[in-house]
Amino acid sequence: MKAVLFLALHTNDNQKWMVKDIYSRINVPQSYLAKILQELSKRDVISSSRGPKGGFYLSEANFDLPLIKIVDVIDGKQRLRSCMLSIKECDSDNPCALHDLVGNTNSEFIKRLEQTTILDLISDVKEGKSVLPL
Amino acid sequence: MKAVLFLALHTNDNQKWMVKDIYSRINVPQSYLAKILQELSKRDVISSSRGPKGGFYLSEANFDLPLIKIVDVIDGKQRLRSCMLSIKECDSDNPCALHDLVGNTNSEFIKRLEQTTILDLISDVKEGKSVLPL
DNA sequence: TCCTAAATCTGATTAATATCATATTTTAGG
DNA sequence: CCTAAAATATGATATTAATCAGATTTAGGA
Ligand code: FES
Ligand code: FES
Repeated sequence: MKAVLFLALHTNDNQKWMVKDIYSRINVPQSYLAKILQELSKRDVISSSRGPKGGFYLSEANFDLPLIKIVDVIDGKQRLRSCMLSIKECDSDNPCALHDLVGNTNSEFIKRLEQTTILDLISDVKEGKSVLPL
Repeated sequence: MKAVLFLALHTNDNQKWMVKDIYSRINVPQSYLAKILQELSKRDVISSSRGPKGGFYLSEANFDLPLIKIVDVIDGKQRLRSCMLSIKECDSDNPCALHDLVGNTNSEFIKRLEQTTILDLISDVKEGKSVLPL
């Protein structure tokens, strides 16, 4: 998340970002960040180009991706969608004891991740509605 | 959570529960469950007595504990309360880019964990509002 | 064309968490 | 007071996730 938001905040037409120039600014170990960015790139969440002048960046299309995409790629679809008590699939028609407390909040949360794009978050930052000291 | 809810559902005045009679019913490895129940007991979330006829159970007081107590004991207070971007402490006056999306949902969630007791959940189950096939 | 700078790929290492094993303490009941 | 049944304590192992290291591929520029 931090890495993607960093790219979103600092990508522009003539600048791409190398792992070694990002990692310390977002406080994530270099090798770990590399592996994560490569995965995000392979799964088309972010963009990259190799060779000199290369690096990671966000394309127009990337900006419009919903945040849920990042979560799904990194943590897998199960992570947010399974029953909190792991006694079954999360099912609001047949809610477990924690569902109304957690599951509903969770579904609401997922919905928001689906509706909010990277661009939305960055807009908020640029309008001063939120901060992102990266 | 499952273990505590199991105890809540099945504790009565003349019955305590041993690890070996619980673990398979909630699908948690025996030794792992033992360590967790011991920790919960030491931290006064659940009750126990040793020796023959002993086992784990919930006291009246235990029933009235808010769910947040379980989370705090098992996962630590930080787990739910730190900024999602881990760039600072979570602070709604100076929200990070994800705070409104996640942090607010999260605070709401914490509040509910603080307000809901084990007894509340069990009441729901007994009234048929939710299920708990344990 | 060749050199170099970048991501990519692959596997190894380390750290954290979950799980196991066993010895110790406590307590009910004979 | 003995014995057996239970939790408790402690340390070891196994599994998973995070981090590291190095060889390989790609692309820009001289
Ligand atoms: S049914 Fe358990 S969280 Fe939804
Ligand atoms: S400030 Fe980041 S989640 Fe609240």
